[in-house]
Amino acid sequence: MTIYDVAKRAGVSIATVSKVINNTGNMRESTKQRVKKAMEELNYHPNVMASALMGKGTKTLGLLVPDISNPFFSEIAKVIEDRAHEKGYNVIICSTDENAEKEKKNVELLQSKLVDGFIVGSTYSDKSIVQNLTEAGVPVVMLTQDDPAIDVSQVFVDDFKGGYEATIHHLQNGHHRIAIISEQMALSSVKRTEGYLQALKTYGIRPSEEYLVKTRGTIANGIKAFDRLFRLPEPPTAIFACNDQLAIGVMLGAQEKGIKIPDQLSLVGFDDTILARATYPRLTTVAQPIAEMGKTVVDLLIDEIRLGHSKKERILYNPRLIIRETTDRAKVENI
Amino acid sequence: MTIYDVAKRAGVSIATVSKVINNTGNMRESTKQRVKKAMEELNYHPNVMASALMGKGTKTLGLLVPDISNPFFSEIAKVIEDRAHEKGYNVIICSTDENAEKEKKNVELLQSKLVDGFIVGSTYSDKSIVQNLTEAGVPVVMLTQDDPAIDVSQVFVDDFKGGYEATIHHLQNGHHRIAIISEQMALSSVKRTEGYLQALKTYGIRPSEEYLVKTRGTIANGIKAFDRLFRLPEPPTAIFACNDQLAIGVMLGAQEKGIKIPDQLSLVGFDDTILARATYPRLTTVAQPIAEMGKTVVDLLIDEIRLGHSKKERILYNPRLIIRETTDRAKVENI
DNA sequence: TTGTACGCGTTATCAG
DNA sequence: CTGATAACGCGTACAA
Repeated sequence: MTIYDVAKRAGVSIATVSKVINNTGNMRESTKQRVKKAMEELNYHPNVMASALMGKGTKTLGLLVPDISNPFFSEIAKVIEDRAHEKGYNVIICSTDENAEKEKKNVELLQSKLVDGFIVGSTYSDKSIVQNLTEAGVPVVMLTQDDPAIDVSQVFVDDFKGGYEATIHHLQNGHHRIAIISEQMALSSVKRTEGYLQALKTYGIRPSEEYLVKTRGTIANGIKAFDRLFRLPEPPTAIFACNDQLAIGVMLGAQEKGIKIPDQLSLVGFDDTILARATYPRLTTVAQPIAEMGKTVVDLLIDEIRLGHSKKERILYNPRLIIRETTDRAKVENI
Repeated sequence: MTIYDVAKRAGVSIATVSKVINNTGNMRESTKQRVKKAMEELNYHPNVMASALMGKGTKTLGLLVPDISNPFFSEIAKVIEDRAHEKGYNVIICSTDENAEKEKKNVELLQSKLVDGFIVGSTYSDKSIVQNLTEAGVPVVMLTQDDPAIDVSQVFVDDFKGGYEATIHHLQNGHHRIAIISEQMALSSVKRTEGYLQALKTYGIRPSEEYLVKTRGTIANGIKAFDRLFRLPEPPTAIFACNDQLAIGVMLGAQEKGIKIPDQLSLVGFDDTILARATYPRLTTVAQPIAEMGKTVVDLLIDEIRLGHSKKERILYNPRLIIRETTDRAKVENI
């Protein structure tokens, strides 16, 4: 099933077949039809790898995410795929976890010829991956990460603001003992933590080291974080979880301990994944505009691929606090 | 950063470099060290594509799923990745949607040189994709699909039994008007429907065409299906949704209409994704052993890659009905 | 140790 | 208008 087979069947040379495929050069209509017929009969499809070898694009985008089982990433992956398909591109997803170097080097090197560009949504502390890629001239757009030090297009929400508003919401409800559970590996989480700190400051509250727990952003870790927080002599009355999974973990942990949300504990999440609407009570959370972000990041990347150079746009979206049922005016007794 | 660069820097030929990389042939220890040093200095990594071109494996697995935003698939994708990593393999995920032919042909052809094997979890009606792959000698294992007509290893749950037990559960609770919402594209859904029908039969209940809705397995479609079912002159008192997403959709739809679950409507899902534990009330659902299935499918595929041929095992897992809070002994008035 | 033909399936360039 | 053939990129493998 190569052009040789087609050529043989059509009784022409491979050059002619190639021309038919690429619609280049002129030839007798009858020849063209003969070739086309042969292609159909043999169910021939051009080998993408060989084209890639010749420097042609593969019409494929690479998407790097830290954890595909996190609904935020699987939802945005879906949006990205849909948009890419609309524009005639395929996407392959690599869930890089946080195995740092090795995995990712592998992944990206492996891809660098196979995909026309990358959407990097992973949460590296190590930025060399992106840097290597751009130096090698591979189009890259970063998603979810705001790092001014890296010279590529970026699409992200204002994490600081999101963290700030989540915390202010708790404060306005009368809470003072507000804990934060953040993702240790994520740049976005440090921004969200800064927002949290800033909000505390405007209310004149000294942050407590004990109320700041860093972990990986899974449900299991959310449960653990909750347990740790509630073994404190003075447990928090409100928690800001830096993603919805963590928040679900808190809810599950609280449920087990018989602690009522929002009566005894207020909770805000981040992302507004399907999880936030499926829980009971429904989760108050900071929404990221997943649909727009996914669409934008694809458009940006494809532009860059076509243009041949990066526009280095940094597109900042506004997070939006969605108040549902896990937060309520507090009935705080002490102070 | 090719072997040529390394060779130049080390002052040897590329042949020597190649030998060092592959640990073949003999050479002076000092030469070997010189080459190794050069490789490190240049941060050289063998180009996987070139090796692939030469017929070497890429230590990469391809995973095809119909919809990555479905937690069942994103959760199993995660398990598959973890297991693959343990064994030194990477995995790239393609969410093929149901765009049938075009997309998938593209995807798989694109991969056929790039990955050492495939895990196919998609829900084709068109089995030619898998067939082509196996004919081309590419290792393939099917996940989630039981199709005796296809001659490859398969890992799946007993969908018939799952559907049967879900329905029996409803029947035992006194329900007679039981609807089913199935995924139109999924082979597994037809099995589950058969189980549903069989259960009805053992209770001597004639299935009603109106209670059988087929749709795509998303939350949005779950809501729609619910709406349709509840506009019926005689709405069902129980629903079996063929996946958790559909079930969530039903819950959301019911909530909107003010219909109480389980008081006014009993609900069983399928998959036991995180969704089932996060909702309120928590979802009664038929669990698939996601962790084992993911692990098994990877082991099977890697075996096949190493062996060079398929063992054509068909591994059947038992589904397990997990009774939570969306089903309750019915308070059915009529009949 | 080294030189170098070879492999993959195209595309592209010239002759004919 | 069509065909022969040289790239393309990067290793592998075998003869020298």
